[in-house]
Amino acid sequence: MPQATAYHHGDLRAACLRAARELLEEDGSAALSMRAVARRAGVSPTAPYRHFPDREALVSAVAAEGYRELAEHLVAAHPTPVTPDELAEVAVAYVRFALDHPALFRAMFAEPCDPDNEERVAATAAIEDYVRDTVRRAVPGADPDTLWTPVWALVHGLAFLHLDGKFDASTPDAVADQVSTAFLALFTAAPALAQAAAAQH
Amino acid sequence: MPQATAYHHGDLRAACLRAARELLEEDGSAALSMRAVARRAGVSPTAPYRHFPDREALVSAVAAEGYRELAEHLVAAHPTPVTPDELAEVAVAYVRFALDHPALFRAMFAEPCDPDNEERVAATAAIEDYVRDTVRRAVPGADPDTLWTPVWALVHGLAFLHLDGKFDASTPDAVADQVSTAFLALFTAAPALAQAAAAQH
DNA sequence: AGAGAATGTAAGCGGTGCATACATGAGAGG
DNA sequence: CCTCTCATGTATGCACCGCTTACATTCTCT
Repeated sequence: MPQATAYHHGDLRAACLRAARELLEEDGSAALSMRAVARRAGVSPTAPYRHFPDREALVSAVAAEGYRELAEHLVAAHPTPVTPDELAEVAVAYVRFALDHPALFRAMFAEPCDPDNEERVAATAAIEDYVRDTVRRAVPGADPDTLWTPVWALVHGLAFLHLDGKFDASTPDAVADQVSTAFLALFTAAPALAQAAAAQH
Repeated sequence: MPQATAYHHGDLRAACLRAARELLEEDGSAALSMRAVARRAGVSPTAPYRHFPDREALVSAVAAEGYRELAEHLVAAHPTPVTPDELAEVAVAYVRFALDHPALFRAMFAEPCDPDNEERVAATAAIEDYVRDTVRRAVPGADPDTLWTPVWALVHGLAFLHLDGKFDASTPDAVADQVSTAFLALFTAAPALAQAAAAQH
């Protein structure tokens, strides 16, 4: 671990990540810029390139942090959701996270990025496991290996459609109601869906 | 309608939209730039600003076109889907559209944009109606006014997760299988979902 | 025909990502 | 303790970007 001097920063990598997070939180609509990060870290415009080969690498690193925080946020909403209502709480937490950290969420998902980035792959795999386990616990009669994808996609889609203003996201309550209703509608409509499936044959 | 001369283009607005579409199709990862659009249209760098107050306006106009094309694409996949398999075909078409026109799809959804833009609101309202009608037709026992949201969100989420490399999108067949399986899993799991809902009380 | 509005251009500001060349100083080997 | 090396910082410069302001051209309308 190098020491901090007037010339050498000490831990510029961490400082860049912190600066990037701050900038994303402060302006949820502006794109993250290397130069702004450097300014915020009190360092020359090109210094961050010593730690991140390009802008994409920095964004990926920030995104990886975001995945971990999202996972924690979901667990905090409910450690072991089982009933539809508890599942809906977690779904609301997911969308809430997207709306509370729009720029971070977009960096995590909406930015064209290198899908081979190891940090990102590992972090999303963790979310995948979480969703699968939750499905296994909450819907014992179903196959978690096929059901986890539509469940994640549903919640993820709700998040994006709110983020993009397709649904009313004016107040937290409106969002919670919307997400909860939409999520629970699947359970409510389950008998009708089963019937529709049966009618095909 | 103004005439085309050496100085005056004639219909620069349409030319800009066409150029923008071409650029988005050619490079699915690069951001759309006003100057590139101007170059492609064979016009000075600032000329497009006569027709679009800022970049956001141009992107919104292109996005609105995209919504219409997406709607046509879905209808082309199946005019009146009823059975789960037919619904799955439409879902696959939705994701296919996203993957075939990644930059356009991102412009439509992943770009922070003015939600008050009239063209966008009208275009998305059309999709909303389409999904609602489809749900009404295909799942007669359910309430279309509450079920259309999770359905759209599910398919939309699948599109984004594929677009972002969270699911395997290496071949068209892999995508079709994935989407189809995920979508049909809802019907397959419907009895288990109904049972989970019933167990809550 | 002349006036005014519409639509084009030119020039310039401050911002961006990034490559290249140079400066500094921390830590290792003698 | 002294020097050498190299990781880590800086300076400079290029090409691009969105957008503003001022100016040129031409369409349209009376």
